Amino acid sequence: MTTTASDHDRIVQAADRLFYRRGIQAVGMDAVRAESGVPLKRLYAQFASKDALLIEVLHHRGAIWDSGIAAAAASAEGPRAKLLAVYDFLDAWFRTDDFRGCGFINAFGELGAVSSEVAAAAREQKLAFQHYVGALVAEMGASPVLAAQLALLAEGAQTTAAISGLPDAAIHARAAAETLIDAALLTA
Amino acid sequence: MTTTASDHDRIVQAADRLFYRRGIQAVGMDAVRAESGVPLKRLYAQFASKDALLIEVLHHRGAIWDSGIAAAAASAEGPRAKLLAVYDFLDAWFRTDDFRGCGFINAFGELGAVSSEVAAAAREQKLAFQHYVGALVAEMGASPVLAAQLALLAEGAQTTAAISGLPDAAIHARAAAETLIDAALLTA
DNA sequence: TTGCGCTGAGAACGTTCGTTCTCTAGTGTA
DNA sequence: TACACTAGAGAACGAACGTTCTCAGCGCAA
Repeated sequence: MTTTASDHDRIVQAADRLFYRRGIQAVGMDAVRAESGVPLKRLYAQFASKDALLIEVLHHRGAIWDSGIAAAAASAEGPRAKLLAVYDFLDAWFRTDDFRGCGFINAFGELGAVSSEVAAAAREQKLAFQHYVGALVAEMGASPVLAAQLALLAEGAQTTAAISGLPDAAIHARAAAETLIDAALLTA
Repeated sequence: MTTTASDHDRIVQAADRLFYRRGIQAVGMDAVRAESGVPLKRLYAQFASKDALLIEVLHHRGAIWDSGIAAAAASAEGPRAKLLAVYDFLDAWFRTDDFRGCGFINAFGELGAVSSEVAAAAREQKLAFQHYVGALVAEMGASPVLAAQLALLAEGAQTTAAISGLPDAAIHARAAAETLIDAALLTA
């Protein structure tokens, strides 16, 4: 049985695709209407403004990211493997055709200075990721400093893959992560 | 024609300040006029368009970055110390009041999808940095993979310091860099 | 002084875009 | 058939902005 997607969901998904592909300010509400197939009147019945839609899109994108990370971790045994699975997840993502960097980093660069809500959404997403890494590092009995370092590698890989066009960034990040983990466990 | 050269510089510097602080599309040409003190007519005599000004601004910003890195390296002895000086440079930068992340990452996030020139300027800057790190790593006799890893740490520190608001990212990156360098030199 | 060219301040123009409004075609009902 | 109602397509509106144009004022040569 096929449940037709709600206006709300179709709008969010269409806006997410467009914002990610072209940037936020480059996408007009009319393009969102065309991509979602939802007329402007119903669109504005769901979202008070483009800004409100954007915040919802960012939360949606955060949920997608979280579930992707969780799925990657599910096929790994133990905290060390789950940590390394993050970089495998990044590697697969970087090699997708429409990869254009981290949507939160991009949104922050575009609107972080002008919209405190956008800045907050990006910050929350990044802090949640750092917390996730921190929990696995703690489970390994290593220092929280290692967690910060592993998160740096993941963030750096995302910008490098996007801007420099080097998808191998994930592989390099993974190798560096292994080195750092091993070093941290030795001194623990 | 010293007056026109002065116009040129004042415009670029004013635009750089504004673009970095508020984002590019959030800054109108009238704001550039007000900040630079150069009337619109002379402004458009120097730059054919806002896009042309932006590209010049990005090159200017790249030169500033390069000279900052060079100055940090100048007070260090040997490739290892010069590499670590990068993170000290980042640390000082992150703690400045008006720090808002890497201008190239921000510009790429805002306009990279829509302007191939912006994307190219950001890519060139990032590749130049990777080349700089690669030269020092080669001087140490270590693998190019280490260079990629050290660059990832620097990129990750910039986004983390900006978005998460954690200036300690530079310190963590530096410590991770030391670990990675030592490990690479051991196996070399 | 008078006329001429240049300059700057800002008005004007054309476009884009977020948001709202209008009008028409269609539906269901008695 | 007549009527009320709804919803969608797109026009309309107002604001912002990149870019160009106007015009008053000034310096200056003769």
